[in-house]
Amino acid sequence: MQKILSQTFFDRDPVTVCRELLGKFLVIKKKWVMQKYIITEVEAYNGEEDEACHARHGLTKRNAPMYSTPGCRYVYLVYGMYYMLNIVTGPGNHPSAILIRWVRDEGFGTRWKGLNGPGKVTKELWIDKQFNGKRADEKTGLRVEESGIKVSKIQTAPRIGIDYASDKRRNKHWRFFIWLDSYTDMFISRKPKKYKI
DNA sequence: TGAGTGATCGTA
DNA sequence: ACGATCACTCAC
Repeated sequence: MQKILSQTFFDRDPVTVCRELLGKFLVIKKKWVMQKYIITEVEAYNGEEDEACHARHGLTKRNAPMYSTPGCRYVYLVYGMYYMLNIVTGPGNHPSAILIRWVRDEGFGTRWKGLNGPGKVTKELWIDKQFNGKRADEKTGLRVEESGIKVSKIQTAPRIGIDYASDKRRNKHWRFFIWLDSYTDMFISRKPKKYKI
């Protein structure tokens, strides 16, 4: 059974959507195969009033997707090298998005693959600017699906890489993540050794 | 801990 | 038109 999450799902504030996005499938077509990944870490960027958000100076060419339809992709290049994958949220045209910071490879046994990082996600998924502003569709195959995975222990922490924002915004726990136990395949609160907070 | 990398944005 | 900056990663 596959249920693709609709625009309605994303048409809410990003903090709410973050919590529900954990444990869902991120699905993308690689070559001729549909690859599934479990979303394990995300961050919320919430409106012009959020000094950490790209929308903090209003509408620009780069952040335009954030002002468009919830559910579409916001992909940009950072440090000249790494693409960041975001999913636009709401409510309505309120400029907000969720950064996909880490995923787990569903078809890769029970082993963790290296360290975390959003630049590695886009490299693994072959995401680049061609996805920017696009909605989930059959052509690219990039979409989010219901997984049936029950997530009970969601961890939170301050967002990463936003030192330019004020203390008030920096300290907000708008990073959400889950860990998966290597042996039981259950989402747990204990952190693997390699995981850096 | 610091170099690499280039598009983007604010300022002018 | 220019220069600083950047939602990062990897090697040292």
